[in-house]
Amino acid sequence: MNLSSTEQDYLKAIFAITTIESRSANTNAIAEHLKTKASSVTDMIKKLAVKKLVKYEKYKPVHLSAAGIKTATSLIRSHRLWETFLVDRLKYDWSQVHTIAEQLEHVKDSELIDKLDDYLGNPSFDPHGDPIPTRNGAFPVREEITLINMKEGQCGTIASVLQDDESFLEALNDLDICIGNDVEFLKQISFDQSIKVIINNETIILSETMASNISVQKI
Amino acid sequence: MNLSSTEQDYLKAIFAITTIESRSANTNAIAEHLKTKASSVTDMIKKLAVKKLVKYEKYKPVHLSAAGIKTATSLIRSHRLWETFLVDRLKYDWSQVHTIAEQLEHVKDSELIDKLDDYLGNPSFDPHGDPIPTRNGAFPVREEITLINMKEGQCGTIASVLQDDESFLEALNDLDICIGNDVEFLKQISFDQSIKVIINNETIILSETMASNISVQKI
DNA sequence: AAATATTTTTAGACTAATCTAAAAATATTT
DNA sequence: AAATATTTTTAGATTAGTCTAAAAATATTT
Repeated sequence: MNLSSTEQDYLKAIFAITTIESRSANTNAIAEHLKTKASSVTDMIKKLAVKKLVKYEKYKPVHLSAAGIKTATSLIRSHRLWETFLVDRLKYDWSQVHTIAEQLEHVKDSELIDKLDDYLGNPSFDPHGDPIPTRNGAFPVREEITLINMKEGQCGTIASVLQDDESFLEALNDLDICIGNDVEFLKQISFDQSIKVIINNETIILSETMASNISVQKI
Repeated sequence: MNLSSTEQDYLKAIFAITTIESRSANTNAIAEHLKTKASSVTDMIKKLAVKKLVKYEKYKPVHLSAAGIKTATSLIRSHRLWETFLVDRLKYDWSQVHTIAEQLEHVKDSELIDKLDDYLGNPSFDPHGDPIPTRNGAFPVREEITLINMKEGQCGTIASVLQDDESFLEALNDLDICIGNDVEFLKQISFDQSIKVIINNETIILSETMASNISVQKI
């Protein structure tokens, strides 16, 4: 099916909200995710429903159809492979690559993404630590926990981030926090829910928001 | 300046017609080049004139301004670097890469193309043999002659093609003609203007159209 | 130089995606 | 369950790019 970049963006947004964030894909949630307005979302949802990419009943949250899930997954695959290329090969900083990959992921060619995958050595995780779907649409898994949910004394390594906002990624850079770093959870400070952790042998305090957006692979 | 992909395509078309093909950029010539209609061209030319990218007087052919030339050149640079990436790194056949590069060239990021250039080792010519403008906008040169214009007994190597049409590139593939092959011009057959040449130690006949679209580097 | 042909421009309409503002439906509070 | 608040949808407008058909300008032929 030939979809516009915009249609593809909507499918990705619905996938992110439902499958990744486990929320229901209301009109407003989608609008917020795509920084557009609710009325625009309603229009587009109708279009996608005609194309059988979403299941839609008026005033109800939307769901992706099997075809919709397939398309969204292959977009995520494309996005994450391009991010891997930009960081590993072109030496971009991982905080810069999201907006570029947003554009690259929409390039249409039947062979491109599989060739890129092979060229990069079929990586399982991207520079943000997120799983790259295989060409069959399967997401590689690993045992992860959100930093804020760790127990006192628990150890692990930074595995991925739950937000792609450039300011968030820069904050991590400023704190010298990278994918792969060792973490030990010390304790949560009840006053403001901030947490005390050891990362790279340095004891630091992270805000609740910060710690809610960092995913740790259990050891 | 923030230009849409469409605006960029018009600038490239005007550059190709004026500078590469040495013709004047009439409304119809541009329309034909972009497979659109004359009325659409007029509308767009007016837009580009307001943005000072072209010099335009009603009913006259358009010319690119200095800014227009700069933009067109950097698009050609982007296009040819992506083609090089697709062929050299992703192992595409050179006949397949044009339409993919058409999409990739529009990806917007201030550092991307220079990083790609460095990654590829700052190549001077793309897989079609065409010069890749440097980051300063200079076109690398070499001594070339169109195959049809060679003199009897003259020798050279296939340097580039003057058409990107997929069917043309496939025809070259079928004849086992590649960039870098040695050529010796034998004679032109006056009956139909076809030519007799030795390519890779094989004597073959090429149609006039064919030979008009192959560029040979003189030895 | 008048008649004809070609090219270019204008006028008005269409599509995809968006928006604002109002209306309708659903959800929450009292 | 009535009143209020929130969410969603509709209606109508806007913008970028395109198109067809007609009008205007330029070019060519006789």
